[in-house]
Amino acid sequence: MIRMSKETDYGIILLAHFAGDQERLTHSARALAAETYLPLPMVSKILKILAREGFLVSHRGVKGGYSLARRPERVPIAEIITAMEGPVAMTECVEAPGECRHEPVCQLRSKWQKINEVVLLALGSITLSDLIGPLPDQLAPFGGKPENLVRLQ
Amino acid sequence: MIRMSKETDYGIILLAHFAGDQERLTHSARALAAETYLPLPMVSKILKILAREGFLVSHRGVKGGYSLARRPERVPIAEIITAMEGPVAMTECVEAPGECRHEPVCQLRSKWQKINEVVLLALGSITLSDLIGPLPDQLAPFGGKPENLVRLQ
DNA sequence: TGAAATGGTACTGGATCAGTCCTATATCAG
DNA sequence: CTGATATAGGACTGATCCAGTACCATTTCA
Repeated sequence: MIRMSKETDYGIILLAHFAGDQERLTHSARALAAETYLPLPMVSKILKILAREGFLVSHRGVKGGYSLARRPERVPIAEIITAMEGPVAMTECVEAPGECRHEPVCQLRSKWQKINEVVLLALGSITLSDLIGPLPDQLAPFGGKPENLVRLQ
Repeated sequence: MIRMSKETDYGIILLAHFAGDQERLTHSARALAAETYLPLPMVSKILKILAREGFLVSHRGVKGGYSLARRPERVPIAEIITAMEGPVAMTECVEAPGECRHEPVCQLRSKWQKINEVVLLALGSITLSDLIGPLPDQLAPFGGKPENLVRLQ
């Protein structure tokens, strides 16, 4: 189904929560779990990953917690996805060239790489700050002109 | 990793093979397996699905086999992916609205739907005919201008 | 009538995933 | 100094999903 893992899903929800409430200096795992209605152990686990990957800064101790490491406009969601579940790669040959035993006969690898770039561009152009705020219909892909999306030479 | 299943991967390889050799009227599962170096039982299984989903026309009997139901230019790969593994939906709430118990508090659903549209547009603009032929570097996304990809209003 | 093809479905071993739990370490308050 | 509260980093588990196989029925043609 071309779907992200729950971990990534929750991770983006959490980061969006950070972006949407930048008044507080730090958010603890417990508070975040309560505010997002996500299970605490999962929230805790995911925050550790996000800190290790450089999206959050952690502060230990009684008054500790996490805070955003960068301004939301500087965090493309493609980067979050890549950090949480490895490179975005629709096929095995895109992520690990040479491992697919059909590669010598299969002529599709270069094509998949291009397709992958398109998907990555799409995800790379959306940042955390695009995910907050009450406005729906915020993103207008290509000015609604799908024929401009990919140009064949 | 945002990856398609092997079934879908193989399915597209097989369809591309059909598109690349339209001289023969029908291709049998056995011949296709030999030519693509894919395991016969899998090829057989996948061809059945592709026929059921309307991409191939099947012909039973001794001289039977499969043939393309449409011209390759008319088969967007997004459609193949959707047919083989369900709707392209990065999150659960996009595919099945109402099932996620966080939906009432989560403000991200409309955003994910837009993001999903962008990905679908990218995949929808590439057809089977783009996958054949010896030319690499065939696709040029957005004329190489990523900033034109998504416009925020 | 038999060979060769598709149609449909059931089954299985393995991998992956969501989620939990435990222990160590750091920080602050009293 | 000590206890409470936080993160850090693992190990662990039950459930689900996936790739691949196997089996039998049906159709077609020589």
